[in-house]
Amino acid sequence: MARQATGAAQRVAVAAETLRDEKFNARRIELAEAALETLGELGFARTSLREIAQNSAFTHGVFHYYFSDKLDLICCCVRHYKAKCVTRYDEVVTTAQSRDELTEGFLAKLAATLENEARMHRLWYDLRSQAMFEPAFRKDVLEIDKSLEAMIWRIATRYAELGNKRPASSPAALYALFDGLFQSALLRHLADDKKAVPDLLDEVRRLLPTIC
Amino acid sequence: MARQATGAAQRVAVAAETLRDEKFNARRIELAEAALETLGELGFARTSLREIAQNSAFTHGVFHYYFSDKLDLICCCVRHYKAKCVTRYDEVVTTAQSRDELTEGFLAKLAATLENEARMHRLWYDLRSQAMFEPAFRKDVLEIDKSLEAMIWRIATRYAELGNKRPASSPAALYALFDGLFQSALLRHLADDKKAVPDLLDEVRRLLPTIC
DNA sequence: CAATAATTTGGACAACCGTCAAGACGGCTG
DNA sequence: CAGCCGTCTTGACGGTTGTCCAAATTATTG
Repeated sequence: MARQATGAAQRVAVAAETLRDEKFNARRIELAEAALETLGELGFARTSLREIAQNSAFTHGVFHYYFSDKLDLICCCVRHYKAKCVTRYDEVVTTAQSRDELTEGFLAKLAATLENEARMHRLWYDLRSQAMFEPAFRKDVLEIDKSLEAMIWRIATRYAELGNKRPASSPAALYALFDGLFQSALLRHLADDKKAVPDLLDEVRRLLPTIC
Repeated sequence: MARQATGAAQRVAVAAETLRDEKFNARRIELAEAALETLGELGFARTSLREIAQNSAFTHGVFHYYFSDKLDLICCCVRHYKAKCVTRYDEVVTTAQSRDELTEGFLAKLAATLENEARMHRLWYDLRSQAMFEPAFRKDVLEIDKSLEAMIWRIATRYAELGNKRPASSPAALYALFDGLFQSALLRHLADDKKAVPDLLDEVRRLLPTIC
């Protein structure tokens, strides 16, 4: 059959297939987004496919139609989540015209993230820990970590540039520092520590001039 | 009965009770230690009480006799785990007589920890993430975090002292930095990245002189 | 030694899990 | 319109989970 198809027919068939694939993939992302809702609420350990389905407009069967596996679903969630995060500070970086402007823009976004997207970020830390046990997560997690490191590095180099300097430490160390601070602040924030956010901001404000 | 007890009899009763309590508590720790074995292997999400029992010399019923709950068991594990960690570098700190000696001693312990106790440490990161979802964990986790911060601070102040200086950053920032670096190195190490350990050592070796 | 309490065992229980498959639905094509 | 195909629903399955409990065993006391 396929062998007898003319060039034109073949092109039509290929187009139809890619269309179908795109639709399929769009649906996967819809489902992943719904799953992220419950995952952010309960964490990886306590989240079941049925729970995800119940907290969404979908039935639990659909998830098995679009994902081969529970791990497949979670991996898709992680990958999709990545895209949202990595560009968070880019606007601030490109528009800021002075060190102060960059500092204040960065701090404002940092505080807003901690306050409004705590659930998504605790899920990220959860999944990164899971990657230490589950090899299937490692590739995606390491990749996301790399791009977060690059994100921090963009901020640091721009900050240095605005002061005609160069960052004093490596990308890895800088990311480790900010990631560690954010992680600690997030835990304190979730534990209803009112000082978590201001303490983080103070710390970062003090740190920025010393690293460049 | 108890009301009629003489002072001496009462003292005996109290002594007997505390003895029983100590025995009870010693058993709890035995069980917690056995549980840590499996928890380190599988992580929090995949570890069941039956699995814990099967990988140990105990039956699953015992765990319910000594712990009211699964969370109760895990909390006890975390608390017990704490004691092991916090003193890891203390010997190096007290015996080192020069900056170089302290640096090399610290780096050696760091490398050994990463290589030999990866399982226990990934469990720690797992549980710290769980604390973001499960309030019952938070108190213990925050407490451990504080004492780990103090541990790092002891190293830093000693390092500064040996150079007649003072640490340039806060305890929180310093702990965030080292914790972030270690966490990242651990994940890479578990993902069979041969450069994980040497990269960490290089980074720390470069960093130490800059923070004091 | 008897009897009372503490400890341990191992099975029963309901609830839940991930997975699967048979069938229903609806749109598209021939 | 009939038939097909992709999509989705629903219920069932074997297995695992945390919890509980009655009975067995061991230690402690009088």
